[in-house]
Amino acid sequence: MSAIIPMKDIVSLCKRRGFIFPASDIYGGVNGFWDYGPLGTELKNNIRDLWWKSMVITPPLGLDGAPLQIVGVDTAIIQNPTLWKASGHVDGFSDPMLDCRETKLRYREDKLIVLKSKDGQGHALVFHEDAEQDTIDARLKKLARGKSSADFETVSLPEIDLSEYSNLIGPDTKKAGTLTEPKEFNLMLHTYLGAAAGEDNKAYLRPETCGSIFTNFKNIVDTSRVRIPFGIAQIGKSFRNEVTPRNFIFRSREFEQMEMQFFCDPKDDIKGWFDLWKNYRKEWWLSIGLSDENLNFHEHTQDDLAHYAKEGVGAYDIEYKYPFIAPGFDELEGIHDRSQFDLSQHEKFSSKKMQYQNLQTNEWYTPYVLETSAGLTRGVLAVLCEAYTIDENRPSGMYMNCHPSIAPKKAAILPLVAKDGQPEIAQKLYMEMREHMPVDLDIKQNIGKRYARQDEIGTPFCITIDPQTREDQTVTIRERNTMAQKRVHLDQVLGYVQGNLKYS
RNA sequence: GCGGGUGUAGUUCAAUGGUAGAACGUCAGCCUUCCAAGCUGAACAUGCCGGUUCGAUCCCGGUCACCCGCUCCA
Repeated sequence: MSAIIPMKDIVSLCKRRGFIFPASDIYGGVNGFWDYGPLGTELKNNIRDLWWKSMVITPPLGLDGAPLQIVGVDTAIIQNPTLWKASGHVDGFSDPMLDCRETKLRYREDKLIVLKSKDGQGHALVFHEDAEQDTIDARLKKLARGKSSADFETVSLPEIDLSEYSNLIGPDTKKAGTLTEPKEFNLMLHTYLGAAAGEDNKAYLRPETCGSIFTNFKNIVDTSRVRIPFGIAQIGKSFRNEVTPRNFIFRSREFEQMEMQFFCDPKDDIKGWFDLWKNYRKEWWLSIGLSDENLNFHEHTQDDLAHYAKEGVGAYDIEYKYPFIAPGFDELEGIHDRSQFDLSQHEKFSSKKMQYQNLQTNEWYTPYVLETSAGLTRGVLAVLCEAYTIDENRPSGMYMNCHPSIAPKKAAILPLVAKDGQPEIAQKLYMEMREHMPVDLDIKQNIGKRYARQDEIGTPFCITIDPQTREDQTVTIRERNTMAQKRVHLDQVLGYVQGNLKYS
């Protein structure tokens, strides 16, 4: 059981060693955006590449034991805005919202009704549109100064002029004038295409990478010789207007996803496929070094299922025990049943046939979709949290215990002293090794300092050239977690390190 | 979006209405030693804008960012 590391320690290590910086740091940053520094970029790329390998290059065997086909795409962040109308993102999540300053409650403007007195005197009362008559009567009795419901007319809130807001009593308060003016809540970030800004050329930055996977379904079936069941994978940036960016890179407005949409026959064993992906994806997180005790499956209840997943085999999140929520868990990846929702929607909105033909039966059908949607940037955070290890017995006081397969630097080459021909041997080894993996060559300062520096950035192996090297061509290899050393011949160093990089 | 807190060097922290310090890190030189990251030296900071004041890093206002609690998170 490892200790919970405060987020601020992780954030400051990231800054100090060049993993992650606030975006536009010199201007004071910008809420919800982060820049990846030299080591953070290596780390993120490593996680990204391993995902691609496990999903696209070497996907698992299917239910029948045959290798699955997963193909990749890399689509534009900006797509035709109709795509987001079809997906439900434009209309579903851009309703004007207003707040009550008194109760701190938030309402959708179109869900509220107003009881306005017919003589224009006194306060107007605001209710939820589905408020019970009993509730309305009770509040009128209390707040309407002798008037009865017959003295009021009902109007919807959007019809109320802003100048009248000071006269409104909110649904959950007794005071007038506590409601803020409605503001549009935009889930999606938008921009305008072309020089002139206007509603005609409004476009959206994608809120998820899967939208354009679905719109490419037909192109891929027509050109890529894939046959159902198969998957389409994509890694890329997405954007979302989070109300409150929070918890370092966990909830940010620009983030990166690793998604795969799996298309199968609706008559196929959906539950079987779903379980296959669910387990395969968890195994993958374990394979890059997250520990089982920090991972959790969370099954969505009917109430919190997304609009596309109300039916079907459900939705599971793979969750991680991030320090800011521990001992609880928060989302890392979603394994969701998207049913035939997306392809049906796109067929409706585009008037293009988004179906697939079973060549045995000549039957056309809309494929059934299962989604694995992992957060790459959330993965980086989970890996950083998992790796941060306190160790008071070493100079750095801590080390980053990240799996060698994702470590930003695989090895550091350190001549014990900067003389006696040691730097020359070190540089020769460095030139050889850097052809195969990211390695550091560090000659300055004493050896303890250099080990400490490598511990802080999670380098799994430190290779030290010492006086004995010139005698018998051996070096020491120091293992990061144990600090134990063994002597290895120079010719075998590369092989030794390579042999220890993979998941085992 | 609301409420509360915080903002001093790359990091972690001091101090002050009148010349802003330390540790670690970084860089240079020295040393040559397998990890209490040695020795000497150097560079680097009061988030931003405005107000009060002879003078503001300190007091006040605004703003931005971060943290906590709500809200939000298809």
